[in-house]
Amino acid sequence: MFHLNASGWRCCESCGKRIHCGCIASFHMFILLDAGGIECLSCAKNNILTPNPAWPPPPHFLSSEPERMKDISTRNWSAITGSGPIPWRQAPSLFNCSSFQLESQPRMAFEVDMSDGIDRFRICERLSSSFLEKKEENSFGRLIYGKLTSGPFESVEDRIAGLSKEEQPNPSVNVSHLRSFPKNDSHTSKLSLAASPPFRNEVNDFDQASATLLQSPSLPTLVGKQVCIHNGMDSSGEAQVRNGKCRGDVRGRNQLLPRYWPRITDKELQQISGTSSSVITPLFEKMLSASDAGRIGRLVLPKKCAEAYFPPISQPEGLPLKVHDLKGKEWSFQFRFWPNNNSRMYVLEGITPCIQSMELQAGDVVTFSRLEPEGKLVMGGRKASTAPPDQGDKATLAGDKIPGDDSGKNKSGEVVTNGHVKGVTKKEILENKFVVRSKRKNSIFGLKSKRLRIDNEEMIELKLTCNQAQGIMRPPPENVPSVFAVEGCEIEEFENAPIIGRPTIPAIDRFGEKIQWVECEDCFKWRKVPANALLPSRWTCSENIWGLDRSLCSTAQQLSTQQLEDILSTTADVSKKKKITEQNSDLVVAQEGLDALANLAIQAEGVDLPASSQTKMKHAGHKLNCTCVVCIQPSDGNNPKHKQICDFADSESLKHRFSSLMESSEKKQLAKEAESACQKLQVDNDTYLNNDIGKSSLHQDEERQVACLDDPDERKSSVSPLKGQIDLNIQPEREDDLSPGSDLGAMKCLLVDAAEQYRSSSGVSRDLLDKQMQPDGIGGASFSNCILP
DNA sequence: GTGTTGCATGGAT
DNA sequence: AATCCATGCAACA
Repeated sequence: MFHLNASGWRCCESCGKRIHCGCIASFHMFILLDAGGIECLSCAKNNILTPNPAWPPPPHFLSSEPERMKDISTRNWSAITGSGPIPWRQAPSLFNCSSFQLESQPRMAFEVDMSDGIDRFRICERLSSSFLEKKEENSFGRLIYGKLTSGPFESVEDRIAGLSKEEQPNPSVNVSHLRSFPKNDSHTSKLSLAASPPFRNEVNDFDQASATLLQSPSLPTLVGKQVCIHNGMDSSGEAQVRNGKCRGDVRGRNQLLPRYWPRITDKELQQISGTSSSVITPLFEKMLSASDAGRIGRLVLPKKCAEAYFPPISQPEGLPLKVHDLKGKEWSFQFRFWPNNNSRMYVLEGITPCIQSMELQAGDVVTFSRLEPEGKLVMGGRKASTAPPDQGDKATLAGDKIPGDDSGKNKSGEVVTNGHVKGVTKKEILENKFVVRSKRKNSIFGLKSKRLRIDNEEMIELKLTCNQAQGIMRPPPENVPSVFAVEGCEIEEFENAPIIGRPTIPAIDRFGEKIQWVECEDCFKWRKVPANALLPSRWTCSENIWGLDRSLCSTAQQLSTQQLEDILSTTADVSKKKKITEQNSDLVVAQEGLDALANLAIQAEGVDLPASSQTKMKHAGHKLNCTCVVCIQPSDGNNPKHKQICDFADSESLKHRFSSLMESSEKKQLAKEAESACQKLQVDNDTYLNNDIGKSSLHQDEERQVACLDDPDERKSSVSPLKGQIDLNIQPEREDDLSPGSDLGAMKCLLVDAAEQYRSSSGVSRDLLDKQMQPDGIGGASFSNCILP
């Protein structure tokens, strides 16, 4: 009669007896009913007439009357829930979980109850025989009786919170009390247990010694061993605990990541159970990674899951594991592990056929369950696309306990399952969801894709460059391309170099200004444009913004035929030009095109060629407008780095010009770098530079290099070993070659240095060395076209 | 050249 | 900081 006047008195739902429920002193006198209210211990005993489901009866009792117990259990469940038994409910975990199988293997079982359309899981832990024996004398007196309800979600916390202040258990007492029980029982949403201190102590002992189930970080451990899970709705149940002899880190199982908690739906459960009366024990699930779903056929198992639910293996080879799918087909996998960082990595091998059979792919989920009592492993699958849209947000997540979410249903109204009622908040669930999904994302778009992305950016840049080049390249005249296809893309290959840009004829007008003559694409009239004009490959009078009076094809040509001939005749290839003019061809020779290109490039970077370089021949035998190094040198005579007879073939010049365009954007930077490099080299090579005739090839080459370094534009292409040809393949490498910050460029320079040393010591000719270094002459790493820094 | 296997790596937890 | 695990990858078949 303690607290006679205090609040917290309740009446037994069965006999009406008043029982104080607000203090620990009377805690053992009643049990809380799932549907609400309490029942005195006497009534609880009478109503159930079964052993404490939490503490399965001793083997001798169970074995002697298993069916009776089963019936009782079923009846009780049915009576409680008001729904008929369903196959897997006919053998509630209350008894089946005990299964009278006293294994040393850690187990937990989820029993599903479909009453009221709500999946109900019960986690059953098995008591070890020793533990059962230990508890035998107490088991009958400690019934746990939970009524299934379809009422709103209510957790123990909620229930406690719902009590008036006076009704609430003394926190200090309660905490210590609760802590003395297995933590995994925290999944129980509502339960009660009249427990005597010795019992609690025993449970505490158990807690110290044995496995517990998934541990709730937030929900306090509850009294007793009953574990009911399903979205916080109570069910009666028992926790069949096992002893501490189980293999593996049983406590580790408590730390299973939420992502592995089974989230099996009604449908899946029905599929798994089929028509059998087996109890389903959802074990875990895993979202298939790309690797899992790949063709390798290996499913990486979460370590703790593997150790908790699969047979123990001591050898890496592992064991064959028979697993049934939802259709009942049996598959045989190899369950094994790899040593990994002083740990193990468990895999199931040979899953590809099964995965394919289930039509699963990366992102889908495989579930593992166990059928009791036969212990059959069942593997199920869930398509990611068929998962409830809010899966993870709601109670489809095992262990989801969402404050305020009383429905236990998902959006579609489908009753969702809940494996473990734990103190998992919605935030955690969301985080979990995010983690899972983001992880998956990472697997697809993570580091690897980052690498790809960089590559793609480079590819795009390269593609643009090529496109730009394509846009300004035109077939050389009278040149029939050979067409071939590469990966479905037709490529025209010209024997001669293409024309790039609109060809022009540089000239000096009567006022002494630099100009260009350009031919209209349509009317073939020659128009005067400024020397720095950048002209597209297709240029017409209409684009003559510099001379509006000459912007129509109908207007007369500024040059008379004679004048034009005079201009053209000053070039080395007068006849050719004439021919082109006469034929009104829109194509001009490569030289012209590349000259124009050179102009474009030079003008683009704002480098004005000295007028003299365009108009004067600096040495004998040179053509007008020669763009060789000598001819573009300042006319002050300060740079005597050229032979009297220019041995730069036209093509060399063209190559240089083409190169100029291609790297025009980097030209200034490169010019700076080259200038400094050249200054250094110039000093070192003074001795060579003074030799004009009879130089060794080495000297000539080095002279070329030096000469080219004088003009950054010349630095690379002019020293290409492919005389008379434009080695387009060099271009992509140029930046690498020349960039001091480029690994490739640095490497090449080192290579060249090393090669030079080797050559000097071995006497191998430069040409031979070149061939050895780059047999195909492609790639830009050849000896002679690499610029020594 | 392709598939398999066993381990290593490193980002995520 | 320790551990997990998705994936890369070399060795091998």
